Amino acid sequence: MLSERNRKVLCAVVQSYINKPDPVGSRFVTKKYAFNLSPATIRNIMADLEEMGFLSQPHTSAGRIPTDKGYRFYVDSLCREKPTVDAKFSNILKSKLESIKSDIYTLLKEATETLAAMSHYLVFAVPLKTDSTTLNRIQLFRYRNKQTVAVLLTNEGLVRSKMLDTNFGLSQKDLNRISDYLNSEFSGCTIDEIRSALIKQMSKEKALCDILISKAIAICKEALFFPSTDLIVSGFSELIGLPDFSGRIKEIAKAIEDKHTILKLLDRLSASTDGVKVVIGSENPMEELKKLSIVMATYKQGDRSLGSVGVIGPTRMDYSKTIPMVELTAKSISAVISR
Amino acid sequence: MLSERNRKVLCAVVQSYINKPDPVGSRFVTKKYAFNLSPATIRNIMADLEEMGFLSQPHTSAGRIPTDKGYRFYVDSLCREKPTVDAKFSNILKSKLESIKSDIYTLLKEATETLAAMSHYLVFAVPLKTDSTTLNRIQLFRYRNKQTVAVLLTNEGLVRSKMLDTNFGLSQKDLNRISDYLNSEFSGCTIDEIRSALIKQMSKEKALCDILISKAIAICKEALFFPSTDLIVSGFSELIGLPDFSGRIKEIAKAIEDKHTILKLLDRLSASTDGVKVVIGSENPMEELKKLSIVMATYKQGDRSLGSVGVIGPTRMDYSKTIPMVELTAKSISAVISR
DNA sequence: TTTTAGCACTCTAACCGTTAGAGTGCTAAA
DNA sequence: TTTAGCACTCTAACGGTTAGAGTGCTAAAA
Repeated sequence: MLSERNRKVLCAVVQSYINKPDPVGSRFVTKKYAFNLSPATIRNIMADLEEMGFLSQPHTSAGRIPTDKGYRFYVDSLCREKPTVDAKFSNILKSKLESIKSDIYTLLKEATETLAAMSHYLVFAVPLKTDSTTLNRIQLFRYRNKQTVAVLLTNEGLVRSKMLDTNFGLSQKDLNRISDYLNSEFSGCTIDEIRSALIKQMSKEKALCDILISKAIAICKEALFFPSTDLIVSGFSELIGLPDFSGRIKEIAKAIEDKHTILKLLDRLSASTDGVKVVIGSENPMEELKKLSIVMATYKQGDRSLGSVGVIGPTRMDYSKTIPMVELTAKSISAVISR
Repeated sequence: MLSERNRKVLCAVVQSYINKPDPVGSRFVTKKYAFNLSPATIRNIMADLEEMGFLSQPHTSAGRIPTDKGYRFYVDSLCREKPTVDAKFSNILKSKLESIKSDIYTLLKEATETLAAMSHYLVFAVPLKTDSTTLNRIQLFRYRNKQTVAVLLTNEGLVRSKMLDTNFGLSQKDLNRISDYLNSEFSGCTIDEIRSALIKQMSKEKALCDILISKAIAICKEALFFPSTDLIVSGFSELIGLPDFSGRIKEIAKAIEDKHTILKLLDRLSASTDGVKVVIGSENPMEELKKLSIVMATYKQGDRSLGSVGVIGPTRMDYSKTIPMVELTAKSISAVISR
């Protein structure tokens, strides 16, 4: 579809614009990227590329800047090359994650902070999807009069606690029995499985003679309704400092603060195939994020994918550097939680 | 120190500037604030106020803007008046907090979000200071080979969990015994008390015959070292949208992202007297926050102050609206956790 | 047929002088 | 003590000009 020469010119323009957000002129391309062609020829090529929708002109006599389609082409053609990971980043990440032996939350936080500092973009991580989280243990505690604390422990290293309103008085002994029952029944199941199992049990409930079990189910149902996924975010200020958003900062800040939007998007994305995914500008289904690009990857335990890490930056993101970084981060997280 | 008339002029300038960040001229003051004085007289007064350091001029022939000293005077003179709380805010806050029966974290998050949305500034909350948090219960769980999960439950409704590396194998039975021991020993003590008690016990350790207890102490010591206080933050985007920081946004974003700075500051502040505290611009000891003002108040359980809520905004903050809002928020939180 | 040189054209950003308007300080009168 | 009047100053906005960068087109060269 695109001749080799056209491809090279397009990539040159994209790279130059990523490096510095000024429209790229034909003369500049010949000089900086040493084609054996004159500016005039480059102009012809660029005019062709513009016609095909890969480049655009801010105004009649300015250089060209890449369109989202241009970035897309660039990113796709990147995949053919061997990705080179920044050795410094690789080392730092390794040393940071190696020492962590606590829960997955701390692990992800450390990873996102490192990635944010080195990539200079905003970094997010989704801890765990409930549909793949399996219960290790659940324990209930009596807390004051009519409140119960449920502590959930998953096999992936997630600890969740929730305070429940139990308007029927239960002694700690009762709670222990309930906990034991829940553990024997549901240990090893995914949270989603437990939820649906509970709904089934609820209908059978009347047939049950043990009143404790029916109480157990009521409690458990509430306990499992924690906000399914939190979003860990680092490097907000990196994004804000970029010249790309000088005007629109407030909208972007709002979109990111409202983590809901991003979570919904990630949900859609992570459903698709494996490996690193890149969403560029207008490809983004959410209106608020159409000026941003996302690079994300999922991390796994064994071969079950649990959650995702990724980077949000301007469409003018340095994809060639960022993509391998995100990939490495996801792999490193996978390695730690699988050991 | 200041005549009644001068006081009124100063307050008029401050109010006008808070309302709209344009230098305030003498003519404008006479018109808008209906003194029975000519602009010329106001000019004289304003010149006096400038000499005294309450106002300043951006350039020779512009109006005046308040200095930090000017804001300080304004805030101090506000205290004499009856604070009027926005009825709408009062209602919304009440309805939001009333329905919450879960832990203190959720409570504070809801409160900060409401306050951020209504005040249009950034809102923070410090959940609990360890020196005033008392232990309700601690429970240890075996998790995989050599890891233990410690769940801490305080009397204030805080639930904390931490994964510990226990390189000596312990059965769940052992862990239960340890938990029982810790509960019987330390239930009701503040976290700080427990910490110092542990250090004492450590020295006696050799004399102890029960090896489990020494293990318990080792575990407990680690479990209690959670990051002493988290910071809950809402309304980042509100602050970013203000015209006051058009250039310096990145620095401010960084200062706030690095929650450590703010926590340190709040620690200093909350040590001082009761009631609402206001720190204006350059009064701020931290370099990064010298362009910002802080309004904060502590919330209490009974008469023990537990943590704080507050607002961070530009020095040009609407103090007369914000101060009573913060006060009400703190009081509402106190009411909920004390019931 | 493809590439290149040359030229006319266009658009922007920067510069400059001018001006209108807002605001001040000072002085003399009320 | 207050006010009116006046001269002065500073800024922001406007408009015209210019330099420079970059394009598109055409005709010649490869």
